[in-house]
Amino acid sequence: MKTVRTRIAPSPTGIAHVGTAYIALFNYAFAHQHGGKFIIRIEDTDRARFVEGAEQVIYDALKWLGIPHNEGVDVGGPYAPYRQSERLSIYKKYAVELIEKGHAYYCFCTAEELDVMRKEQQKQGKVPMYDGRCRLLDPVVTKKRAEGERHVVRLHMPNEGKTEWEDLIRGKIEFENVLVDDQVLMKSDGFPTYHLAVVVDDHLMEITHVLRGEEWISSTPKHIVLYDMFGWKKPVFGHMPLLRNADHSKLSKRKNDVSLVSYMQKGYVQEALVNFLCLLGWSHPNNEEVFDLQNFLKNFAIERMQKTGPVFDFNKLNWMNGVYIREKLGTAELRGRLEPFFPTDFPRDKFDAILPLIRERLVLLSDIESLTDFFYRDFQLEKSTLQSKKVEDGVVKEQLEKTIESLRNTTEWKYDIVEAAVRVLQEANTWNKGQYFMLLRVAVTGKTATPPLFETIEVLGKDKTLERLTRAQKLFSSQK
RNA sequence: GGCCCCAUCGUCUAGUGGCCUAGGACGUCAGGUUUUCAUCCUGAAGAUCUCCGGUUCGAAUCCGGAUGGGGUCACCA
Repeated sequence: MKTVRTRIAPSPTGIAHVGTAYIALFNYAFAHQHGGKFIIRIEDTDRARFVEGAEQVIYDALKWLGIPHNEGVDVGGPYAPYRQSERLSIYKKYAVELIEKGHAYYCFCTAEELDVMRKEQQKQGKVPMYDGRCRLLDPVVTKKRAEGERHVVRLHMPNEGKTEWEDLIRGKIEFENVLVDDQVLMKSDGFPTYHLAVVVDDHLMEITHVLRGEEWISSTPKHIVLYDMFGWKKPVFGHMPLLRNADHSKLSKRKNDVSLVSYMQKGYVQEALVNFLCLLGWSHPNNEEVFDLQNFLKNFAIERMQKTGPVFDFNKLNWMNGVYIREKLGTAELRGRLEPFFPTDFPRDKFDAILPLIRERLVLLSDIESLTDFFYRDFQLEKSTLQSKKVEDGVVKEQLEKTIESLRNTTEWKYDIVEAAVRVLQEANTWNKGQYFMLLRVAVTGKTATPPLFETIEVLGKDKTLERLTRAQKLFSSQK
């Protein structure tokens, strides 16, 4: 039995896409489950879309997510190089082999010619497809021409018969060969297209299972035909469902945030994101919703893979993130995750006191600032935000004055002592509890939604609390 | 449009012929706890299992068709 080897083949054309992480996760799980290897191969054959640095971002993102690979440009491996731009001579050799066997041919059509051809086909209501005009050229002549003339190499697709395969996820899929285009295999710049490179590399790197997105189904016949032309053993193909936007179209950056870096920057916990991804198209056999990567690895079975493309639901992701923040991460770990999100003026020495007050309120790690800023930052206070429809300004003024006086006399600054003092006042004066407490809350924090009032006051400290209450009180002392 | 894939609550899904008058989770709504928000607890609404035929004693589950959605039709991956 051959060692199972899976791979992802991202192209460094910009951002590290959440879809890449999704496919990587399942490739990793599949390999892991079979005691195999998971490889990352960089498909950088498109010079026009190449983005400097994009490759590193992909490694960093997968590392952040905790999805490790056994072989790749960064970690090396026995099948190097793992970057297609460094394998050009290999593709060229195989392209020549194909031409010599009559399975591929030189094509000298220009972009303009092809454009005219396609427009004509469309006008006639036909499917745009290469008409094979260069296929008719004399091979001896074309070989000569190819030495000096700009050209591509095209696959000579059989024009009869069917190509079929047993898809690991979808079962039998078949295509009529006549409907499959004579795909360009080598571009005029000497780089291979994906279709040639993927087949050559998957074979050379002994990939046994190709788990990729559903978008590749229609080009799979080309790949299979190539394997047969080379006389190579085919890997097992499995086409994963495609992640979708809310409108069910393929997940795109136009309609959604798809950048892993941006998830990191927004304050998503990597374990939560991975957990959420696991649940798209796959379900835990024990009906578990919240589980870690190890649990997933142990319970993963491709048979439980669903065929329908799942909508990427941010509501559920956010919920999941909250679960990890409040229940799954240890305190020390959480602090580490929060660290990058601390504003520069955040009082680190007060962290242990503040965290319990806001932990269950954090949805994103980045919420830390808006949830805690009043502890260490002063704010504008308007008189109107302290007023109440139910209570006269004079009463509000009295409430603040008496509270200040009472709290000034406290000997120990503990939340329960502050609370006792405030409650005594409230009861003695029969003030409306909701109004009175809200008044203090806003005066002290500037917000109507905050952690529990007295704990907040304790952490804030006596001086700061009295200062803010006094400031509020002054708003009611002046005439206007 | 051709070809291909798919089809259970708004969303993620359980379900592989009878245990389904379809279960769970997110979201939503209501109530409880409570000084606010959040957490937590309880409950509710929400799917004629896309539709129509067929097979069967019996179908969400099997078959066929229709419809709908998606993908793909580049010298991009």
